[in-house]
Amino acid sequence: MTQKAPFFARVYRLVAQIPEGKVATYGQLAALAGQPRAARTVGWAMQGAPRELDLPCHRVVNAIGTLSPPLVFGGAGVQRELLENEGIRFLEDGRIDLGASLWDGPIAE
DNA sequence: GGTTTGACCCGTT
DNA sequence: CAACGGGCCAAAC
Repeated sequence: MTQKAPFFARVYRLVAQIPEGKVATYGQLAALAGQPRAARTVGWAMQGAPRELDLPCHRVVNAIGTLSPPLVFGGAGVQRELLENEGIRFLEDGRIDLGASLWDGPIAE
């Protein structure tokens, strides 16, 4: 496939493949993109992710299932509502139940 | 081509 | 338990 595509493009494509009711971690996306240690770069990709791509960045969470700074999504609780609306389970801690909602990864390509 | 940064991750203090 | 620091990687300046 488009292995020539820059790291960003891969991350964007992966994020775009995240189905509803599932979430992916930065480290997971980084690993799928070919750089298991590039979780930070994934976050950076999100930072520059254009809305035109319809990227469900709200489905991308950190390794423990906590959400990113709400400011990024336009307000506190916004990201959580989006996720809950898609069927994501939240724990009492305010974290996502990764055990039940973690994305299986790209089925095939 | 070196420096800075970032929506991270992990261990230690 | 909270705070701090270092490490990691890729893109932007």
